[in-house]
Amino acid sequence: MSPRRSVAEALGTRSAILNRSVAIASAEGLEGLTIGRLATELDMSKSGVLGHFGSKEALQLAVLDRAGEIFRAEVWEPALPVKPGLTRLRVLCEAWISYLEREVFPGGCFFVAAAHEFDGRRGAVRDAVESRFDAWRGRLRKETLRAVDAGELPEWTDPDQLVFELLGLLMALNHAIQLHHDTQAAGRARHAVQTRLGG
Amino acid sequence: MSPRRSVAEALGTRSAILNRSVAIASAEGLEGLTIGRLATELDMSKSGVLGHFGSKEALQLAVLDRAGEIFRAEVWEPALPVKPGLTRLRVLCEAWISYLEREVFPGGCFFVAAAHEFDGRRGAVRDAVESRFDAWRGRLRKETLRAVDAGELPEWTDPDQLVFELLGLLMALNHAIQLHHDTQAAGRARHAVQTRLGG
DNA sequence: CCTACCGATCGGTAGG
DNA sequence: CCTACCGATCGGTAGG
Repeated sequence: MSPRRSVAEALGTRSAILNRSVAIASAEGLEGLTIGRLATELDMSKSGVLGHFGSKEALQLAVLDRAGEIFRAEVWEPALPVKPGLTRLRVLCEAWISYLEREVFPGGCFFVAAAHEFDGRRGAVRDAVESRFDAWRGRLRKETLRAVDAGELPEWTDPDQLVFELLGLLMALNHAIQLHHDTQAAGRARHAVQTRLGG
Repeated sequence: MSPRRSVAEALGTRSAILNRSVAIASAEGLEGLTIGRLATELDMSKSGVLGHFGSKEALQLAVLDRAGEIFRAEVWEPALPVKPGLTRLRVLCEAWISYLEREVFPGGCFFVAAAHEFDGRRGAVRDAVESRFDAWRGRLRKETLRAVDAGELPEWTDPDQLVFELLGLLMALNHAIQLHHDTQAAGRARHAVQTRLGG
């Protein structure tokens, strides 16, 4: 009868809001995600939604966190049990290709989309997006260095150059799938990764 | 005294609206481009702005056309006097790198941004963006085929594969400049293009 | 977690 | 090209 919910219920509600938010923001962007639409789809009032976060910006940051958890589980964690260096680098690339191919987020890579939406702005959301890319780039770079140290890649390999090119392939794949619905692009991305990393 | 303008004046006004629109949409996106903001910045009424186009969608399509003219002048036309085949392909890539480096559009490549903004939607704007990418890809592909026919690239070259990889490099560069303000990325893009196309 | 509200802004129209 | 307006929606707040 009471509108007040227990802590557990409140956490469940918050989680439900974030799940729905990720789905909406993936398709419409983090700005197209509106409190009113969330409230309607969740059969809540706007203030009920907003109460869990305080502001739209705080909601957007929480959505980025949730999307990050999904990305981590889909792309990063499968590579953790794998031997560091070239093997792990290959698994990371394949996991990202698969993640794009399966459209884990219906709008394509959540962070590539967020980067394009916020790169021309300032604020906490933009900073959060940038730091996530820095972290991801750093991980690819670290595995590249390990691979060079282990003699799995030529010693003249420039890690930043290689990572730049790998990121380009992943962005081209994301673009080909989302804009052109190109089903051959994943094969091209795999082929290009193989040219650079062998396998 | 009259609010009615001559045909020449009306065309000038329309052109002024489009110039301002390109600047706004490059930074804020084609959806963030609003009639009200345009009217304020141009010291016009909203209906005065809208009268030139009829609807926001028609305005967005006209803005894409104007942006296309700029892209054409910056990237395509410099390559026209150049010998077809590998040489022209190199000039096209260099022109695009330079266009991104000089930030001809302050928000990065206008069409990459539009693709990300509209790839999850339907309608005339999305279709216009996709067909522009098809045209651009077709041009790169044609020059690649010419280069292969002329023996300037190995006969086993897969044109679609090469174009996919070149587009990836350009997207990685766009991303590095816009999100990370990375001043070394243009050099990496040039190096990667050179690895593929020689020079 | 709700209702009820705020000022601002959206795309667009009527009528001139 | 204008003024004056329309209904819808935005993020957010007061008060409970």
